[in-house]
Parts: sequence; structure tokens; C-alpha cells
Amino acid sequence: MGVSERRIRERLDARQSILATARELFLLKGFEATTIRNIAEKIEYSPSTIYQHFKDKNEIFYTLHTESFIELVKQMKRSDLHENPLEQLIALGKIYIQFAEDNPELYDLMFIMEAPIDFLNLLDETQWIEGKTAFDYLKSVISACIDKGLIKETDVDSLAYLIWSTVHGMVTLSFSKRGLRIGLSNPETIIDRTFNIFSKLLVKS
Amino acid sequence: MGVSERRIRERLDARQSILATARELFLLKGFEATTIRNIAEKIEYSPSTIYQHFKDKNEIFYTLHTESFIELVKQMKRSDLHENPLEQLIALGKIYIQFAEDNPELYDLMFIMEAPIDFLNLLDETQWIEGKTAFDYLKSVISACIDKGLIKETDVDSLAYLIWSTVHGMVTLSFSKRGLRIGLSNPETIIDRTFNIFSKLLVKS
DNA sequence: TTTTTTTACTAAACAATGTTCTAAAATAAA
DNA sequence: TTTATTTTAGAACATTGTTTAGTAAAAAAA
Repeated sequence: MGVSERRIRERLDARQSILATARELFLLKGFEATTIRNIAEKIEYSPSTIYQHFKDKNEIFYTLHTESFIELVKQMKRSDLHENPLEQLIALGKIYIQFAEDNPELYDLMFIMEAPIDFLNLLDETQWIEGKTAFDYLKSVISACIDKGLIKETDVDSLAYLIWSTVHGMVTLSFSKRGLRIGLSNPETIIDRTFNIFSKLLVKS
Repeated sequence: MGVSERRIRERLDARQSILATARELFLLKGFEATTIRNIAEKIEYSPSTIYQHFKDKNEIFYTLHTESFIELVKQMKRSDLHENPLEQLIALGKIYIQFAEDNPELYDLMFIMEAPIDFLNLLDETQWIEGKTAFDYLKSVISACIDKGLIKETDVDSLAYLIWSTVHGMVTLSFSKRGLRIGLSNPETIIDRTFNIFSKLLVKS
């Protein structure tokens, strides 16, 4: 019965090479510029074969979306080498911003584009596990800060949403180039400076 | 010589009706779903006629982009009925969020989409006047807070960028539905609650 | 071994998009 | 009235995501 197993393996290989190529082209040229025909050509299949493995373009990129969250959480966990939870929180923010700056296209897919969430809505999951995992990790660090009396505010949900919003906002304003040409004295360092002020505000609270 | 004047007027009318229709369809269906053929059909012209008035689709929506900023600044100025600059700052934040929630498609065009800024880059203006006007207004309110000793921090640029990032972040996370299904207790009130905490942090600073 | 069934795959086509080309029609100038 | 200019439209082009219909290959059944 090795035959059917081999076929399953071959199918999986094809699927993986579609995903790998999609990822490669996506990182190089973005979502819109990565076409089904592009991917097909690169792996030497016809475009219609891709539809044997994925329902549509969104499904391909939803897979990438999920993988990217696993990677982000992995990066975030690097922050736990700090003993002091406040230091860990600061480190977490920096890691998040760094991830976004290193992977702007992926960040777009993960937090801005509608396509992946639209696909998620098609499956009727009640929870978005990858997102929740990352958010829960942030909350746990904030909780540690509160427990040690390092932050006075006690609404963890709102604190987490505030911190997330702020770093997300800084990053996306930078991506969309809306922070340029508005008279900032040092546009290239504005994210760093703003992050520092925000950190100070949090500590004093 | 009333003839050529009439033709100029007619040209302007055509241009205006293209813009009005573009706006209408855009608000109804968004950028991508608003097609040139769509607009043309509605004003009973052929698609190619539109290209006599606008270089491309981006130019049409860049015009909308600019108009929207004028409207936003108008709304923002409603905040100056508050005597206390800190109260004005809070009001300003609420107005901004309200504008975004009332006009999600316009907000997308104004602060998220690349198309309008790409068009702006084609003209080589050194400043983005509409954006700078709004940002300067925010900075003036913050400066008033600092002058009255209501906020301790003194880096106006960073404070303004922080506040902008935070409200922008909250709004866009909401738009992209990334704040859903991650275990928030009351997702529908999270923006309000977060905004309140952020206000408190700013005051205590 | 031969026949049948399932699977994998492709070429071609479809409907839609932004945009451009070519030529006709309407208008203004001479 | 004739000529030049402007305005307009229809058709075409190059892309896109996706679907359809049919073919070739492999596996299963006879």
C-alpha cells in the first residue's frame, strides 16, 4: 500500500511548492503583483492546477498569513529573557516594530489586508487562534507588570489594545508614508522617539 | 468671446460630474469596485472620455483625497470651543475617531491606501499641505497644553505623532477586523475604553 | 492482461479590469 | 463654405482571477 502514500506525498509536495513560490513572489513584489499565472509558470504547472490545491488566491495567502503569525509569536517570545516584566514589555514593543520593518509585505498581510480575514470568516471559527495567541502573550506580560505594581492601570484588555494600537499605528503610518512631508524634524527617527515617550508614559501611570 | 468661456465651463462641469460620480460610487462600493466604466456609464460618457480629464484612476481619487482632508480639518476645528486645551485635545481625538467611523472608505483613502500618495510623489511637492495642516493643528493644541503645564513632556513632534499613531492604530485595527475573535470581553466598546485610558496616561505625564 | 475508473493536468475560454488607438463627429476659425 | 481643432466614442490591448471541457496518465477492478 505504498502507492497511495506516495501520491499523498506528491500532492503535498506540489502544495508546498505552490506555497513556497507564492511566498517568494509575494515578498518580492507584493500581493497584487503576485499572480496565479506567475506562480504557475515558476513551478511549471498550468494555472488551473493551482486551483486543484487551493480554492482561490485568498486561500493561498491565508496560509501564508497563518505561518507568519507563528513566526511573529516565536520572535515575541525572545523577550522573556528579561526578568523585569516592564523591560520585557519594552522589548516586546521593539521586537514587534522590528518585525514589521523587516517584513513589511508580511505585516501588510497579517494586519492590514482584508483578504486573509475574509477567508477566515468563510470558515466559521469562533476564534482566530494565531491572533489570540499573540495578544494573550502581550496580556500576560502586562499582567506581570500590574502584579508587581509597575503599572497602575488594571484593565489588561484595554492596556494591551492601547499598546498594540500605538505600535501598529506608528508602523502603518510609516508604511503608508503619511508621516512624511508634514514638517517633522527627523522623520527617520520619529518611531524611536515616539516609542520612548510612550514607554515613559506607561511607566509613570 | 463668450464661446470659449462656455467651453471652459462645460469642461469644468464634465470634470465635476466625473468627480461627483467617483465620490458617490467610491463611498458606496470602495476603491476597487469603482471602475472607470462604472463612472462613465453613470454620466453617460464613454470610458475613454474620462481620460481626457484625468491622467488615470489615481488622479481622480487623489482629488477626492485632498477634498477629504479639507473636510477633516474643518471637523477638527470644531474642537476649539473648549477653553481648556486638554479638553480640546480629548475632543480632537474623539472627532478624529468619529470621522474615521463615519467615513471608513474615505479614511482608507486618506491614511491607508498607497494610490493617493503615489500620485503626490509624481508631482514633486516638498510638502503635503493638507496633511501638514491637520498635523499642525494637532501640534498647536498640544503646545497649548504644554504651555499651561498640563502635559509634562515637551517634544511636541513626538507627542503629536504618538497621539496620531494611537488613534490611527485603534481605528485601523477595527477596520481590518484584527481586534475580533481574540478574546476581548467587549469588542464593541474597546476603542472607547482604550481612548479613556490613553487620555488618563497623557494627563498624568 | 484487458477494461474500467479515478486522478492529474492542461488549453482554451470567460468576464472583468485599466488604459490606449483610431477614426468619426461636432464645433470653432478662416 | 472650407479648413482646422477639439471632443467623443467604439473597438482593441494586455492583464487579471477563475471555470470549463476534455485529455493523458495512473491505479483499480475484471
